[in-house]
Order: sequence, then C-alpha cells, then structure tokens
Amino acid sequence: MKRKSKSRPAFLFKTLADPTRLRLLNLLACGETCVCELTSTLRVVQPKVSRHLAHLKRAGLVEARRNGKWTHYRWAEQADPLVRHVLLGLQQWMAKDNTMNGERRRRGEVCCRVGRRKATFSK
Amino acid sequence: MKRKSKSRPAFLFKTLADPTRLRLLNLLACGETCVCELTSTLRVVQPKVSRHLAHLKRAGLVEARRNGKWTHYRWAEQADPLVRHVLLGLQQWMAKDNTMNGERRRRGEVCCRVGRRKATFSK
DNA sequence: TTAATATATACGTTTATCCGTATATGTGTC
DNA sequence: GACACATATACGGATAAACGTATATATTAA
Repeated sequence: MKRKSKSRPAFLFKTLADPTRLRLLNLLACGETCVCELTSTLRVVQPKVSRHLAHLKRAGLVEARRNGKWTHYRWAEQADPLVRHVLLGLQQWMAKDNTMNGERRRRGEVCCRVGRRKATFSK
Repeated sequence: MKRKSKSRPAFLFKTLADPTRLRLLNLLACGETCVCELTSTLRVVQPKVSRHLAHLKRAGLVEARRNGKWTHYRWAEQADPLVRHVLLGLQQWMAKDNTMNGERRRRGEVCCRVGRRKATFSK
C-alpha cells in the first residue's frame, strides 16, 4: 500500500529547511560521496551527518549504496515535477553561492574515492 | 543595516514547510484577499490565520494592504532568483493539485470584495 | 463615547526538531 | 573468534514551532 502522506510539498520543504541538510545536498551534488568524507568536510560529528542523511533518504531525496565498510550517498532521480523543479532551483543556487562553493572545494581526500557515479556538477 | 540571515534558503523552506501556509498561498494566488475570507474558506480560527500570514510576511512572501477595517494580503514580487523559482514551481503544483483547486473554488463570498489586484491565477 | 467588527498579539501548553553522547550494528582483517 | 573501523540508531535534554484561548488594537458606525 502506497503512502499518501498529508502534504507532499510541506514535507519536502521541511526536509530542505535545515542548513546541515542543504550542506549535505551541496556536497552530494559533486557526485556520490561516503559518510566519512561528508563528516570530515562539514566538520560536524558523524551521528549528526548520519541522522540528516537518514532524513534526506526518508524524504526520497538521496539514495545510499553500501560498499564494504563504507556507505556512499547520492542524489536520487526524481519523478515528481515539483521535487525536480525545486531541486533544480536549489542546484542553481548552490552553484552560485560562495559558502557552498567553498565547501565543495575544500572537501578532503579522506578514504574511499572509488566508484563515483552521476555527478550533478561537472567538477 | 541589512539583515544577512544565517541561511536564506533554509528560512525560505521553513516558511513553506507548513500546510496552513501553503493553503494560504494557494488562496492568495487568486489575487488579493482579506483575512476574513481566508479564515472562512480555510475553516480555521482567525488567530491561526493571522499568525501564519504574519510569518509569510516576515519571510517576504506576501504583502499586506489595509483597507478600512480589512487587511488584504497578496503575493509579493520577488527579487531573489531562488525564491522566484521555488514559488513558480509551487504555483504550478497548486494549479494541478486537486485539494488546492477545490479550496480555491470553494472560497465564499464573505465581506469585502473590493480593490482586487494582481491575480497570479486568472480565475 | 459606546458598541461592533476585523485583525493582531500575548500567554501558556503541547508537540516536533535538533543536538551530543553513548551504544549498537555491520564489515573487513588478523 | 577478537579487534578495528565505518556507520546507524537510541536516549535524554534543550530549543523552537504550532496551537487554542484570551485579550489588545484599530477602524467604522451609531
């Protein structure tokens, strides 16, 4: 049985209403990334990263792929037009925002740079 | 001195993350509307409507115009590209969503149908 | 001025969200 | 098996959102 959910857009926006989750989406826009890299780049404690990733996943915005000890997250393909539209706008904003740009640039060489797929940004 | 705000998008999305506020934006998409009409159409208590309208106004999404006893609210023009983009997507979603369509249709003839301006939807 | 109406705000309570810390789970290595 | 590492979840506390009710403010009419 398919979940109908009270108000899809309200839930979408709630998911996007947190700075940490936006920072995560920003890093993931460069392509599939493992939790350890996200954690070290954002400089926040790991459970916080995992919790927010879980939230993004529940909302269907990202997908996870286990690879050995590591879990790699990536943007999920979207069917819903509203979600697609909003995420596109967000992407364009992130591409221009100084803070977000800086954060994408300062991602460290952390552990497990393997099997990258589907970069939303080319770099 | 201009407010810089911690994260503009996070605040925007927080504002949109409430079903009542989305319903209000939906009704306002038909054009300037007074609080009493919004209240009776949504069938919620008036302080709730006023509170959410105040929130939308603080976020810069709507503007208010006093006309005698009544206050009319309307969508505000947006300068920020992200805000414009997201609101456009929301508008397109509202135009298609059954619940939202129904709610726009069942707005009652309440009090003060005067001085309407700038309808986002034609009807 | 008094009364009536429209709207906004204040107050106290409930509920949801976010956080840090601790711990559980899952996986590869020895 | 025991251990180390990566990640996820559980738990309790702090903070913020949203609510209903009561009340304040503003405007018009009498």
